[in-house]
Amino acid sequence: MQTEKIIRSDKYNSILTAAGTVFAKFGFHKSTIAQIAAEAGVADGTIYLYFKNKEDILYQFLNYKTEIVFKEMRKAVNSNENAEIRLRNLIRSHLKKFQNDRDMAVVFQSEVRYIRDITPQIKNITRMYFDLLTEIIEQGQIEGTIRQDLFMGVVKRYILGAVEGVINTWLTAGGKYDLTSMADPLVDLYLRGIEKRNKKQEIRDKR
Amino acid sequence: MQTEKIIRSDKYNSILTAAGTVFAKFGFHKSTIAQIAAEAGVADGTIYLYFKNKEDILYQFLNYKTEIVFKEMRKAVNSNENAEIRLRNLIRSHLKKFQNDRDMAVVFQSEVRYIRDITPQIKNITRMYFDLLTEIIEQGQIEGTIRQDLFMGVVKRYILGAVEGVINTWLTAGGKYDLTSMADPLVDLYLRGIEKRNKKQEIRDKR
DNA sequence: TTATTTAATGAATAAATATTCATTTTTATT
DNA sequence: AATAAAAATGAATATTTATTCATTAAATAA
Repeated sequence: MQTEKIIRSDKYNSILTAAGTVFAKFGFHKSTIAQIAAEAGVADGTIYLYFKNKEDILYQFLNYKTEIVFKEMRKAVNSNENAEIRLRNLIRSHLKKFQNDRDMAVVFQSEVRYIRDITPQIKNITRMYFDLLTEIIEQGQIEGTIRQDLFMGVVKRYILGAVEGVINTWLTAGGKYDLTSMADPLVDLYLRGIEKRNKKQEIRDKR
Repeated sequence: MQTEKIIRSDKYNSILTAAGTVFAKFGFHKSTIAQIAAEAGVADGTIYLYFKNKEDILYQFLNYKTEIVFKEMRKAVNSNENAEIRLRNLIRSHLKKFQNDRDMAVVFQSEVRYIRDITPQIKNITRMYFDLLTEIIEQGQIEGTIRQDLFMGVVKRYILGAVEGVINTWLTAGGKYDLTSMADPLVDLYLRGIEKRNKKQEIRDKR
């Protein structure tokens, strides 16, 4: 529609940011173009110079944010560390990114699930995440630190579902506490579960 | 608005059921009163004899289903069994209920997160679930089968988040496989995590 | 400076659909 | 069977808001 140059203009970005704020506050369907325009400090019509329609704004917002988040996660995971450390890095960077961009967090948690005509790009959010997890878990299995008898499909959902759950609670609570600090207790649960282990095992764990 | 008798009439129920089907198919916002009326086999205006407005339909739908699901879950949890068995029963009944009512499952997963003006009743869904979990986990800690060093807030989100994740994947996959069969692998993850344990521990587990 | 192109504006339009209500149909009562 | 009350209908209305586009302003080139 527009050239690269225009797409990256100031106005484009301020509309996207404004949209994030408005969507987070009222939800996509109750947000109006007029609100977004006001928040961005432009006229209603201006929005249509940069976006095809209202849905396109949401779509581009999600795309833009997804890219940023995944670049960060990839970086967190790409290292020569063992599986456990890489998993910790992944979860920590996930929580950190969401903590630092609450509008994004709200929009992700409340709109992504809702989108019906899931565009391939958006659908990939989950797939990319699962790929990272597959990589880490298989590494752990080779290293001998992760169980072999796992239903991979369930495990991946178990991990992502739980992070999302923790983010959700944080949002519901108004983002008052430090979300990042939940990373280690959470990974601890992924690894060890909630079951109490015998003495010998516990001693080994301390090392 | 209406009396007890009318509320439980056939038409009330068929509108609710129809609404569930339509909401599941198109999502709340893209569903129209006309569609719901057609699905229920009544005139548009009739709907307003039973419901205040469109939102009220969704609200009453969720309320009605919540009540059913929780009654079932309570039943599943109320027993003199140990914590592990009660947890298994809870998760199994959760998955079973969602598997047997896909419209409800879709509406829950995609609309509940979305509702902004969360009515107290709806907000209670999570709270009630958390209460069940608290009960079970504390029992396990007393029995000595569940770790003492747990962040209860994180644990509860971890458990609920993961079940929701599993349900989600099942929905996305079109509900093809048996959801209930995921219960035990999932509880197994809650309890033991994904970490490989030493020989002695594994032998003990087999018993 | 003047002319030309590009960007921005915001009032007017168009479309969608939730809701109302005068009328009709059904059910219950005498 | 006649009358009254309750329930249901669906066409008309009212409202909301996304989108358009004729007009104006700003930026760039001649």
